[in-house]
Amino acid sequence: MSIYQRIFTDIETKIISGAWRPGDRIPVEHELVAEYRCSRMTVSKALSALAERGMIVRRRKTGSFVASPQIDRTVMDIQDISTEAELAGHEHRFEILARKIERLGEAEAQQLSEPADAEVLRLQCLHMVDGRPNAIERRIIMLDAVPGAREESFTSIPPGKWLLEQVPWSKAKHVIRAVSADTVTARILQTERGEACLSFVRQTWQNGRTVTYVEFIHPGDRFQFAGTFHPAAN
Amino acid sequence: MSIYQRIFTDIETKIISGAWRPGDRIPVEHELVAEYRCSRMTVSKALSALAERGMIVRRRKTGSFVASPQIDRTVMDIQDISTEAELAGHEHRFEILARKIERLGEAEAQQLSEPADAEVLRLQCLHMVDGRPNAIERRIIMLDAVPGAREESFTSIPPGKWLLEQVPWSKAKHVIRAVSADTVTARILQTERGEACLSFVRQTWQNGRTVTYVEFIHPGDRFQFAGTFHPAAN
DNA sequence: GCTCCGCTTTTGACTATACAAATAGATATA
DNA sequence: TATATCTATTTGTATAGTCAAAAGCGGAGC
Repeated sequence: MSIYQRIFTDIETKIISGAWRPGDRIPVEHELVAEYRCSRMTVSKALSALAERGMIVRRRKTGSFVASPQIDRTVMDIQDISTEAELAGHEHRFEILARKIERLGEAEAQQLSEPADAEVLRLQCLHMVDGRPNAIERRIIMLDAVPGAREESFTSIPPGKWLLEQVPWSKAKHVIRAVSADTVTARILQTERGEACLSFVRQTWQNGRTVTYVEFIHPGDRFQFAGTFHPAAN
Repeated sequence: MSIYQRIFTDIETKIISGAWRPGDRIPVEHELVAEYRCSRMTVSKALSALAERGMIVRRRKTGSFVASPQIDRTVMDIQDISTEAELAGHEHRFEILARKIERLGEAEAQQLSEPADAEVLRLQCLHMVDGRPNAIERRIIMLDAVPGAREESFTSIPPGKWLLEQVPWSKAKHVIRAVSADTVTARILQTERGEACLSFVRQTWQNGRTVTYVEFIHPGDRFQFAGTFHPAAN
């Protein structure tokens, strides 16, 4: 493994593991030069590659800093607002419909590849945009991975945003599909039973452990994803 | 603009414009060194960046080559097969349901930001996976951008694949949403009217001109997108 | 207090060079 | 003929420096 790759993965690991959190300052180049006993070019190459991937931000004179996770953030933005009339001054509210702590069922445990007796926080939220229901959020938070969630009421901050602050730089898998609204979903979203809805599922890991599993169900007539999507292998 | 950026964008432009096509060999480093009157490190940096973005492939001794466009290709793969049981030996067929040459309507011209009198090839295809309908493809091909489409019957090669060979390295915009199947769609997809379907729209440009606009409609019970999605700004 | 100037730190770009690793193609050998 | 070896080419990594640009900071002058 090359020096430059070692520097790259060392820093990447520190960021993904949470040891270095967003906003933290990264050692300046000459410190890394001393630490790895290599030339400045080598350090620079590693840091530039990290910057290009959006994991760090570099500024002259002030140094390099861990960036805010932008993968989930862009997805988050898209979820919070209807992309069609993006940034056009929509107001977003949310309310918690249900909140309980329990253990994973057998079927879910299988689906998440987690032990069946794992303690989880189960949340159900309703997101409103301009006063109309825009999404149901059904979320499972693994309490052993995020113990702080046990005491959080999520009345002032949505669970997604809260998790983003607690668990920076996770890896995620997404699934998008179309589903018909069942009776309960239709009632909550104020739409018809059988209405086409967009289901957006995300499972998030940190250090190989599941952090959260969430499904957003959006009414088809009020939501779409837009942008340049790059489905990746893992 | 730095030398390394100039090299990068020069080559990127040649690839996106189609001047250099997939498989074409890129000048070796020492030729670019001579052309740009710079050091090998600078050339190397530009080529490495292009390689990291997947635009070129580099191999020792043989040189660097224009890569095959993998953005559309991954999306293509996902469209051809149901991702859930990915690579599990599904067979894919398609048939052309309609094919006609006409001029863009006023509404569509508006939507595509193209002149209303532009001549287009309008296609409708049905994609089958394991003998069951998996997608309707409704496509518009701009004939001034791709004149060769006028004589292509698309009986042996799907339009998406054919275009990929004709128009390498385009930029694309995607929209994903959920829709209800109308009567016609439901009949073609052999499903119920009102069934939730996943609509996947892609508009493709090359050199600022629209090349094609396509909508895939997948039955919700037989299709999903999976993977790690990175919605990008442009 | 405020503005401007210069100093210093940090990143950005670049050079010229060196050696290593991969490998296609030519050559020699069994 | 088949196989092993050599060689030349091309990329990959690294060094040790230079000069430049950005920007925070402190001090001089008003």
